[in-house]
Amino acid sequence: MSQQRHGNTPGNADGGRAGSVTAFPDLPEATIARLPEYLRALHNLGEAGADTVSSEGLAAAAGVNSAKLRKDLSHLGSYGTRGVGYDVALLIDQIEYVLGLDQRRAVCLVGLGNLGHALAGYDGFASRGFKIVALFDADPSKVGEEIQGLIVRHIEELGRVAVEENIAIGVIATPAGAAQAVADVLVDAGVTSILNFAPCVLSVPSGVDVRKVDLAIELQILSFHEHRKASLTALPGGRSATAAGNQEAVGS
Amino acid sequence: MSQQRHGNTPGNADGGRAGSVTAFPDLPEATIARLPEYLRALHNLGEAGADTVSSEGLAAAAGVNSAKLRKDLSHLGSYGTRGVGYDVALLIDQIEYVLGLDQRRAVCLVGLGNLGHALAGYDGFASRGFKIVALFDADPSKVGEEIQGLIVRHIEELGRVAVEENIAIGVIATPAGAAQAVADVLVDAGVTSILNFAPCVLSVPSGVDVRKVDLAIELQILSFHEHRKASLTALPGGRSATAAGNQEAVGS
DNA sequence: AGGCGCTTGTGAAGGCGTGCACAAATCGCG
DNA sequence: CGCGATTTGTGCACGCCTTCACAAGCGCCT
Ligand SMILES: NC(=O)c1ccc[n+]([C@@H]2O[C@H](COP(=O)([O-])OP(=O)(O)OC[C@H]3O[C@@H](n4cnc5c(N)ncnc54)[C@H](O)[C@@H]3O)[C@@H](O)[C@H]2O)c1
Ligand SMILES: NC(=O)c1ccc[n+]([C@@H]2O[C@H](COP(=O)([O-])OP(=O)(O)OC[C@H]3O[C@@H](n4cnc5c(N)ncnc54)[C@H](O)[C@@H]3O)[C@@H](O)[C@H]2O)c1
Repeated sequence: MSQQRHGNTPGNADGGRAGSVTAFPDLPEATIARLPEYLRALHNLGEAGADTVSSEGLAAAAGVNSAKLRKDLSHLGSYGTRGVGYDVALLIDQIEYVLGLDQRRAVCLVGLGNLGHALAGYDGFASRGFKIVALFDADPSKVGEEIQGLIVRHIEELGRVAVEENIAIGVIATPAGAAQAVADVLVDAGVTSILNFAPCVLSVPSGVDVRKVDLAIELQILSFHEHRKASLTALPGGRSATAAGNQEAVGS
Repeated sequence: MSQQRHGNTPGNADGGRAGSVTAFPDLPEATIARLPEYLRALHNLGEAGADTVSSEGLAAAAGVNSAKLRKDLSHLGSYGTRGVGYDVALLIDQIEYVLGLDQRRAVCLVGLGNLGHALAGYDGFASRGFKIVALFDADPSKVGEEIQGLIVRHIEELGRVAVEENIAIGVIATPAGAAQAVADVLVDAGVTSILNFAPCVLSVPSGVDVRKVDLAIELQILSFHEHRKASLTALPGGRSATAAGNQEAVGS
């Protein structure tokens, strides 16, 4: 059983960083993960009427350290003006280009149960560069149902439709037991990026990227911190003055 | 990562005791994030009838490197037997204890729209140590609705109910514009852990942990890799080999 | 009892990411 | 036209995390 993890740094001794031949300077993975956050903050600022923004201001809006933000952006090139800041519109274009959002990507969703319905009805995709073009399920009673203007198709059609619609990203919202099988179907159909909501590890060939979202893991991490905090507050002193309310305000 | 860092240990040099009186050795953040994955894998193995498991086997099931797994577990203490492996049941108990899952934690959910309904109906919470004890919304037309045996209450009741039910974790599934206000209400009610699904940065006092789940960010990260992969296959040769060809930056 | 194979636990090395601190660059104004 | 205020871009040091490699420990078989 070789479960391949996405991304590079698989083993190590192998061919090494395959990503170095791209048209981009290799961006650190940590930077890539923050770019979408900067982009969202920039859109907010733009809608608020800002033409330019300083690294300090943008960092605050994105919830990061300003030095980190500057270093992240410097990896994309020099799009700031010293003494002034960054041009909001220009930076938006640049980040969208790097993230490949200038071309609206086609997404398919597999598994239209509880979660799948919510995702299908989510308007946050379209506004962020994605378009759900197909829905699939294995349950005959679900096939044919219309959701948000799309008809649920049987998963057997996935191979054909994926090619027709040029689907690059697949979202899995099936039970864990079916997730690997669905992933295999997606990979066979040529899908090279998968977002997995099922709580399980997927095994995919190298070259296919998998990202996982697991609610229970998030809650358990919070639980750990609760546990730790509880063991701390066992000390005297009790709660400090928190009844007053929030003190922090989002700057600018 | 989220904007809020919990890490204290301002100085460093914890030559042993340090000021923290907690019952735990300080676990690295990265380790904590992986423990839930190990736990899930262990439950699967246990249900499959395994009594013990080697680091190699568990690592494969959890999708990580075996050395990393051993180091992670070594932080909890020595619960393995050399030449044999780890006792599945014992390790489950141990991890659950560390994560604070032995006490079922009360969770409340705010915002019962599209996503909130799916979350409320999700049975993966109960099976992983959590119990949704209350639902809140601000929309009068939603208040009173029964979902999975719970009645949706008005958010103004949150303060009272949170204390009554001893709620430690709040989940925000409202639009981004309302998220900060909801977070403030949760904090005032004594909730010290928040899971935020709204695409925005939350500002909370120190001592409160926030974790964020943002679908669009996940998709955008995948999009970047798609973009990168596409620019690779655009090159002549096509093969994955990193033949000749040096990197070249996009002209600016 | 002793040897042998297997697995854990860990020391050490290297890579990655973060944040400080500051020089370089640009604008606005007198 | 030059000067000061401001902000970017980055060299550098430090700490965290990952990974390798191996000695120590354990059980089983002869
Ligand atoms: N509901 C939530 O809030 C939530 C939250 C976090 C994670 N999840 C995870 O998301 C997944 C889906 O959750 P859910 O609550 O929507 O479950 P669900 O049972 O309501 O829906 C699952 C859907 O997948 C379909 N399906 C099953 N096998 C399939 C296959 N082989 N091919 C195609 N479709 C198939 C089913 O017909 C059903 O429509 C689960 O893995 C769950 O653990 C759900
Ligand atoms: N639907 C999805 O699949 C999805 C996916 C990812 C992220 N999100 C995010 O999750 C959030 C909710 O998404 P949704 O699709 O469920 O939206 P929605 O509009 O369907 O539901 C929002 C709910 O929050 C309630 N609400 C609004 N203001 C409130 C307040 N101040 N206090 C309490 N309740 C309040 C509304 O009455 C409504 O019921 C959004 O921020 C969205 O961006 C949704």
